[in-house]
Amino acid sequence: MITIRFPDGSHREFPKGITGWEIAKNLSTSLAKEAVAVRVDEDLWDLTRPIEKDVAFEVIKRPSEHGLDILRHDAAHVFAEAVKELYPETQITIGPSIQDGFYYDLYREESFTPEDLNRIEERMHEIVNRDEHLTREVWDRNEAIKYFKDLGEIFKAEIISDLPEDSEITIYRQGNFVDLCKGPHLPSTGKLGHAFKLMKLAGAYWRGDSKNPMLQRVYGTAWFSEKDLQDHLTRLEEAEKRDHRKLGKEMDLFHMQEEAQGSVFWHPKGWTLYRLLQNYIRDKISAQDYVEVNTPQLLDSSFWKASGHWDKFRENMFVVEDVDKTLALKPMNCPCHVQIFRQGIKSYRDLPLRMAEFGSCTRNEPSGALHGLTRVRSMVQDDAHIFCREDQIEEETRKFCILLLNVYRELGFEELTVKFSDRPAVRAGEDAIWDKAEACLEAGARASGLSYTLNPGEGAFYGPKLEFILKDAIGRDWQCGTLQLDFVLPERLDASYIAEDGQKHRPVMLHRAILGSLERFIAIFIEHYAGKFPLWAAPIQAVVATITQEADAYAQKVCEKLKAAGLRVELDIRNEKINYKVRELSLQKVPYILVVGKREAEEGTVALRKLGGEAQEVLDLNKVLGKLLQEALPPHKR
RNA sequence: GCCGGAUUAGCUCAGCUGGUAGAGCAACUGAUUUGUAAUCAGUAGGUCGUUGGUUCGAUUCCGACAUCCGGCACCA
Repeated sequence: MITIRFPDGSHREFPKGITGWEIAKNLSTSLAKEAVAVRVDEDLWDLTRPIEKDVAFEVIKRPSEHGLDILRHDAAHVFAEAVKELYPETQITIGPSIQDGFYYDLYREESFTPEDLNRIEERMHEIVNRDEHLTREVWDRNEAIKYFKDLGEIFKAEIISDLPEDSEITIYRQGNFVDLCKGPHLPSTGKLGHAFKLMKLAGAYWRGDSKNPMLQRVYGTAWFSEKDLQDHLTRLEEAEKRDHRKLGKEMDLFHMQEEAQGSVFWHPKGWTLYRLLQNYIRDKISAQDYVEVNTPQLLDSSFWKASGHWDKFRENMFVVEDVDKTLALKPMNCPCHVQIFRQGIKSYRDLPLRMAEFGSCTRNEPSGALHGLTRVRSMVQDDAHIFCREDQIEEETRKFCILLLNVYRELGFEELTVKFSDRPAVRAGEDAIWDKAEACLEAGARASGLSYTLNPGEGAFYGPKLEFILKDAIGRDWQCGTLQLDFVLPERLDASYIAEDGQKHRPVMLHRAILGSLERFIAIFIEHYAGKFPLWAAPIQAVVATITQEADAYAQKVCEKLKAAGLRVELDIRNEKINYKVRELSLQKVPYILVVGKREAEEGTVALRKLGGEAQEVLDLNKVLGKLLQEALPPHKR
C-alpha cells in the first residue's frame, strides 16, 4: 500500500501501482470525468501512469489553466500526426501550447498552403474519431536519437541530443505516430474533442534564431467546448473591429502611403486627437515642474560617435550624406538633452532638472516590424530626462510612478502591471553602482505603492529599468511607460554639476516616458475605446443636424454658440433625412448629435442624442451648452 | 531582414480554366423638405501596384521589384 496526500491535507491508502484516474474515480465519478491529468508531487502526470510510492496528489481538472495546456498540447500532437500522414516528407520540430492554442513548427521543402491546412484539419478530426490511445514510454537516449534519425527527423534528433545528459527521454505513442514529449497527455485522442481550428500559417526560425533555417509554423486554437471556441473566435472578430488601422481610415484620422513607409499622414481629426493628448501631457508634466525643450533632428555623425549611438544603434539610424560631412537623424532625444544641460555651469541647487521634449525621432526599423501606428519609423515620444543626484533617484522614481499611474487612470486605463528589470550580463558600470541603482529604483517604486514583478537580467546595459504595462478594454497588454536609470551617458557626454563640496560631480539621468510614442499610444487609445472617445478627446464633439431647411438658420446659431464656448462642433444642413444623418454621424462615432427641426427652432431647444443611446432628450440650448462644457473638461481639470 | 499571403473605381469587394472589367456605398446632377442608424432617379469614375517575359492576345500564366497583411527575428 502507498499513502496519497491530498491538497486539503487529508490522506488515504491505495494499492501500489494505482493510476491517477483510478484514484479520481474512487473520490467521485464527477471528478474523474473532469480529470485531464494529475499532479504527483511537483510533476504533472498522465491519468494512466501507475503511482508506485507515497506522494502528494492533486487532480488537474478541465477548466484549469493546466487543463487547457494539456488539451492544447494534445491538439499539437494530433496535428503532427495528421501532417505526417498526409505529408510524410515533413519533418516535425516542436509544438507547444500557447495562449489560446498551440503551434507546431515544421520543415518541408514545399510551402504549405491554406488548402493544405483545411486537409490537415479534416484529418485531425478523423484522428480524434479514431480515439487512439496515448501511451507514455521511456526510451534510451541513443536509441531515441537513432530512431528519429532513421525516420529522417533531423530536428527531433537534435533536440534529444541537446537535452541534459541526466534527463529522462519520454516518448508518446498514438496509433502509428511517435513523438518526443515530456507530457502529460489525455488518455486518448478522442478526449481532445472537436473544438479546435487551424488559424494561420507563418514562418519561424529554428530555435528562434535568424541565422537558422526558416521553418513553417502553423497556429491553431483549441478549447474544451464548442462554445469556448466560438467565444474565442468572436473575441478575435471584436479585436478586428476596433483595429486602429481600420478605424483610422473609417473615422478619417490618418493615413499612410508607400512613399512614406512607416510614417503617418495625420488628417485634421487625427491631428486634433494627437494635439489633445500632447497638451494633456504638457499640462500634467508642467504641474510637476518639468521644463519643455526642443532639439535638432539632424546632427553630425561625430555627435553620435560621442554618444555611443554610432556603435550601438547605427543599424537603426538614417544616415544623411552631405558634401563634406555625414549626418544622421536623431533616433533619441537623450544626447541632445545632455547638450542643453551642459550649457553653462549647473549647481546642485538646479537638480533635479526635469527636461521634457516632444521630439520627433526617426529610426530605421526593419521593414517587417512596421505595423500601423504601433511601430513606425518616425515618431514622437512624451520623453523627458531627469538629471539628478544619486540621493534623489528614489524620490524622483516615486514621483514619476505616481504621475504615471494618475495619467493612465485619467485616460481610462485602470489595470497596470510593472516589471523591474535588473542588471544584464553585459553591462557598463561597476557592481557597486548597480547595487545602489537597483536599490533606489526599487525603493522608489515601492514608495509609490506599486507592486511589480522581477524581470531578471533584462535591464539596459546602462542601468536598471521599470516597465509599465497597461491592459486595454479587451484584455491585451501594452508596454507604454518606462523609467530607466542611466550612469553611462552623463559620463560619455561629460555632464556635470558643482556640488556643495565645490567639486564637479556626475548627475544621474533618468530616461522616462509615460505614453511611450504618441503614435503608438494613439493606436492603443483608439482600440481601447473602439473609436468612441471620451468627450474631451473626441476630434468632433458634436454635430448640429437639421431635419428641414426651415431650421438651418437656427442650427447655424446653435453651432456658432457652442463653438464660441470652445467646443468642437460641426454643422450638418445637408438635404438628407434625419435617419441618414444619424446613421452616418453615429458610424463616424460623433459623441453627440444635436438634432434641430422646426419645433426646436421655435422653442430655442435642441434634441440631444448621445452616441449609442436609443432615446434623445429635448433640452434648452443653454442647458445643453452647460452639460457639454462640463463633460468636455479634460480629466485633470474636473 | 526572413517565410507565407495579398494588391481591381475614393471605400468595401466580385471577376471560373487567358479574349483589355463589374456591384454596393461614396462623389456629382436632379427630384424630394424629411422627427432619430441608409428617400428615389440619373451621370461620371479604372494603363487591374510597378516592371520584364510567355502568347496572335495578359487583370488572369511566369519572373523581378514595391507596399500592405499574418508570423518570425528585431524593439538600443
